[in-house]
Amino acid sequence: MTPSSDDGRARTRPAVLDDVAELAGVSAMTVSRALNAPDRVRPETRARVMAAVNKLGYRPNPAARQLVTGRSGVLGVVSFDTTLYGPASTLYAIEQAARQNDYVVNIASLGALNRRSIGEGVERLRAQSVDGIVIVAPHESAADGLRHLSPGLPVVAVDAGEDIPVPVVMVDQRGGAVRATRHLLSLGHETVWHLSGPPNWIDARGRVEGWRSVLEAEGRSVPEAAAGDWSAYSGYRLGKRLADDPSVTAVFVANDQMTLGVLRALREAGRRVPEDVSVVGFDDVPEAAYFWPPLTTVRQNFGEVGRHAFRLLLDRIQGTEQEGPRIVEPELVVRESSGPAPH
Amino acid sequence: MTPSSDDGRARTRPAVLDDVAELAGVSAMTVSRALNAPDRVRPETRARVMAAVNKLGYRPNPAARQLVTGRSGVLGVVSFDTTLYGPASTLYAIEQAARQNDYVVNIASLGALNRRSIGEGVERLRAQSVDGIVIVAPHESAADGLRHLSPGLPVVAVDAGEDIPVPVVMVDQRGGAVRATRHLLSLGHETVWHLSGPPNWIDARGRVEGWRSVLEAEGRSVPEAAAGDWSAYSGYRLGKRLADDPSVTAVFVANDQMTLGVLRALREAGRRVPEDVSVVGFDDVPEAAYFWPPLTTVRQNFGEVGRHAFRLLLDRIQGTEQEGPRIVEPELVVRESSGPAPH
DNA sequence: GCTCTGATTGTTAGCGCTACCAGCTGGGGC
DNA sequence: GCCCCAGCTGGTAGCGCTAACAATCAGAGC
Repeated sequence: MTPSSDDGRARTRPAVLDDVAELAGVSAMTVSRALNAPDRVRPETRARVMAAVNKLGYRPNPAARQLVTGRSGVLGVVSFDTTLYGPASTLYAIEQAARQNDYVVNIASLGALNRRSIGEGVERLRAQSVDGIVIVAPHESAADGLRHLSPGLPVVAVDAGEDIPVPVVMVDQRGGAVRATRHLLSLGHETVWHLSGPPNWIDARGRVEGWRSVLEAEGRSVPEAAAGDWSAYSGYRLGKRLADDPSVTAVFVANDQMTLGVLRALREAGRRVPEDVSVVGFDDVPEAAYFWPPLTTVRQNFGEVGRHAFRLLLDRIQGTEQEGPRIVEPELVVRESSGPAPH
Repeated sequence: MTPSSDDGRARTRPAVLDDVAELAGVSAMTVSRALNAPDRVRPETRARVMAAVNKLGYRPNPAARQLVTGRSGVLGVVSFDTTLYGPASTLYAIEQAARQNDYVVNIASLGALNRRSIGEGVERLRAQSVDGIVIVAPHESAADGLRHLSPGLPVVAVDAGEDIPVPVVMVDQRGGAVRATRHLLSLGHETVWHLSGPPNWIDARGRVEGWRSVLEAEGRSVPEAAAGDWSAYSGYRLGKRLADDPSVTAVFVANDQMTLGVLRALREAGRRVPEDVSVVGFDDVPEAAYFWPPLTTVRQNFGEVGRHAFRLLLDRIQGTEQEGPRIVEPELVVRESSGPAPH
């Protein structure tokens, strides 16, 4: 090792362990220990090492460390469209939790959602040798994709349904939909229409099921549910159809964006909310309280989902056992878009 | 690591280069070349190597590669609150561009925004030896933070103002604000009120400047601009004050979320949009077209910003020269929330 | 005084890969 | 026929770090 003429302004190569060892007058191994297992080094020695570390601006080389330990300290998140509020919030929470546990997060967002793309996302992260992966893709293709995972890599999934070979964190979509639907029935509506998300999305399905189950249990007629694509545009398009049907007095919509479109369609048709039609959304995006009227909706706690997912993954990585899926309960937030049935 | 006898019975350690070399009957070096510089290996040899690679399911170990090449193939993105539409979209675009160039993206989202947090974000990524960093934090603290960057690591910034020691991609906030303000004046409004973003945000400042410059150039009175925090709630709160002032006929709001709050405040005060008051937002979030009324706003092309940022960073990493800041022009999207001045 | 123990530090040997240089082959030019 | 050159392949030497064991030393116990 040529000694680096370090702190002077001659900008040489970054310091390595041996440089620190030399400056501190100890062996490289002692430096390594001082950094990774401080209590196995005499305090004075440690102090000398630390001084040298600071003086040289030494940073451990993660590649070298990983090469020998086999761990990278990196988690991967495979997610569909992190532009959407839900995935973005989940990702954010995962990242925060990861940081607090000295992990960093590598992200693979998916343009399309199908078995291939999920596999590719996983492979891409795996090729970077992440220590584990969270899959945020509540889509039926995820189930397929997950079945073909190469083994040996800890993986957990968010909202991926139940017949999945990996641990999952789930929002109780069904329960949320049940609450929304019951709320509307309790206001005196004969029945509740539903605009769903894309049918191959797991969470969209759960909401349909919850909605339907309540209507059936109460012996109400079950209108046909039309499917949108989560966008405000699709809500607007489908909402126009509902607006033309005077028998519609209560609508449960699969997410808040679509609901925004529905509200506009109803307004354009001259139907007042909530006087003529009650509307309930899903998600509780931050803007929902400022819709017109302020939106009654079902709040998903994405932060909790993300934290659970991280914890579950950490358990898997560390071999700690975990017990079944973790369920996060959504919560009905009543605002002004729902009201008593007309007449 | 001892080979893990985990699940299946023949579960051995993952294949390494030597395994492939042995199976293909060549040296490790040739395998490495077949993978990294295919045209320096005879086609038949390459085919044999590839067959062995597939048979063994070999994946290069990135840590080992990085250790010797010094490159990691990982980019870092430091961003404030990736839950917001702008940062999320920018991040998404960066990630897409990175993927197409065989980079993966490591993310450090910031809870708070100050010099310390930005420095920490950068350090965290640097500790993972990313090859370069994009900073998405259009906040004055970023400027401070960037001045204290340890040198030697390629960094580019998004919307970070101009007195910054790193290359930047900027949206022409000023230009966007100018267009919005001119649009309102051209509809016959006497002057234009403004609700700004937080004053220590670079982009909020640019919008204020653009707005003010037009009013001054046209000799109009310049009302005081009140500052919000980007949230719909702050827009609502500030909007209530404006709604009480009958002389207000045109408002330019710093982003679409705040605008949503403003629209609600105006409606609650009985002021019609656009008949009594014209409103223009900023960003063009996907929902803006479904606000009530559909929002006239200034579209920022976040995708382009992200792609530019990636390209700029790649240039820096590869030592290619780059020429000054890259400017992305926002575009006025006229919908129905703006109209002729009353009377 | 001498052995034994535990605390502390050092030595050795790689982790899996690629840069660098050397060696080998066969065909063209003399 | 011999040399040279290009095209391909192989050997060697680390990159920076830590696991595993070895060595050292002071003090406790006899």
